[in-house]
Amino acid sequence: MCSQPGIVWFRLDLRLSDNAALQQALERHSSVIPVFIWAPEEELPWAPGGASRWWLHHSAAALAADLERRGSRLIVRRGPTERALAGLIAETGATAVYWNRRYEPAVIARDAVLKERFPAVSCAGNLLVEPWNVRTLRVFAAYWRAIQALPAPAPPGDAPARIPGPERWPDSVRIEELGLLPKTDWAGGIRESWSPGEAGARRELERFAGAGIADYASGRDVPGERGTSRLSPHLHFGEVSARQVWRAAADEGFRRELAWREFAHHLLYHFPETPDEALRPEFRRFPWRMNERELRAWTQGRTGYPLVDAGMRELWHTGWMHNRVRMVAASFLVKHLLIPWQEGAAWFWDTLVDADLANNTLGWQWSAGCGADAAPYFRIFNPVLQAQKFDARGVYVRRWIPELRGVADEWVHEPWRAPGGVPAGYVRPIVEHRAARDRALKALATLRVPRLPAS
DNA sequence: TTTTGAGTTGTTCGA
DNA sequence: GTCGAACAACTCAAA
Repeated sequence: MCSQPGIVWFRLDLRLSDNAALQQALERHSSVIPVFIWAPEEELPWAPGGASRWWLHHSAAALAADLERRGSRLIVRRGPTERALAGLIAETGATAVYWNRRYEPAVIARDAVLKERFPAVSCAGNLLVEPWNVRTLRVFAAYWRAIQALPAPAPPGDAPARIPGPERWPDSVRIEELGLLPKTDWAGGIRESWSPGEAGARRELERFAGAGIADYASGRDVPGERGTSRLSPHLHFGEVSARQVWRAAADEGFRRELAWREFAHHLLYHFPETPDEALRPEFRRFPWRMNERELRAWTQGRTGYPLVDAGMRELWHTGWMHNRVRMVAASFLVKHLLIPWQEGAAWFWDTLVDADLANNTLGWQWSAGCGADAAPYFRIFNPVLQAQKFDARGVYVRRWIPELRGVADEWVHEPWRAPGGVPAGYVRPIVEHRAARDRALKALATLRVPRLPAS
């Protein structure tokens, strides 16, 4: 046991329970200094977006309060991280820095430098499986088989009852001073929808593991109902650990979804260029068709396709979109509009409270068909068919598009065919499905490598 | 080492 | 209305 303090640097692990870095520091040091450092410039080009910053503000505040209940504090500093940590070490005599690993390329590079500079202990706290413990795979089914052959995740650890601090605490800036909250308050809808912090995460997990999970298989695809776990932002910020979720939600289908999160991190680690570039090289010459006006129609939920527009409005209002709708909205942008998937990824990055580089990259590349788990080229979602299948009564689209509330079920997903026409305030489709589908198939056909005739 | 076949959150067409 | 086939190409597992 070291009598000098250890620093626990909180990043995307804003919890006290099942926190490997915190546990290790407590085992080795008689006192611990919890630290949060705001250094977005070190994560470029993927610094936290607007919705993420809102969440981070509240989650850090919740963590600070949780620490204070255990006799500790959260010391908040601005970056650069190297300077912040060097200062804290000089001020406190700390002999080591503990953190839980992250897997984004810019963060890996930054952390590698810090590891050279300071006595550092990096822990496995955010994933069930470290990416290098499975050989590089590009197909989910193979990955899923591979990780199922591994030992089951260890049981999660409890939160420490007390966290001893140093005799004299170093200075801290107030979280408010970091400027994470928007200047004009656009976050009202997000505030009503979410409770950032470890306690909020636990409530959501208990709700889901208690009652929700029984209907997961049938309910997860119905955007009008609360059939999904809604754990994504809590998992992203590490307010709940993957092991805790795995343990509490013992449903094969749901665990498969957790495995998708693992797979996304596996891919990001092994193919670090994929946030910006297609994994499949042939897609780098795909005939994209950038169009600012249509991109804006998509972001504003004014494409004329109710399911797409409802999803985009749900995203803008609550910082989140149902998974089924994400697939349809993403497919619409890249296949119907032929707008580069990176544009969609950037919009999601800024607006999602669960914006996660690994998941966002996998999702967009999967939708565009240029990534892992080769989406067949012919998988072009029909936004009307998807809506009729998964929102048969129009509950979801009417919730987010009030203009459609007077339209009968029969036409609610294709209001341009309604007897009265498109209702006032709503828009006609910006592209016609059949024509857009044919155009996308033609564009995809340009990627085909002509077979050389056998000679 | 080479070959074969399954898999891949969908849509459309025609019987 | 319902159902099966067809729609490439590629990765990966198993033979």
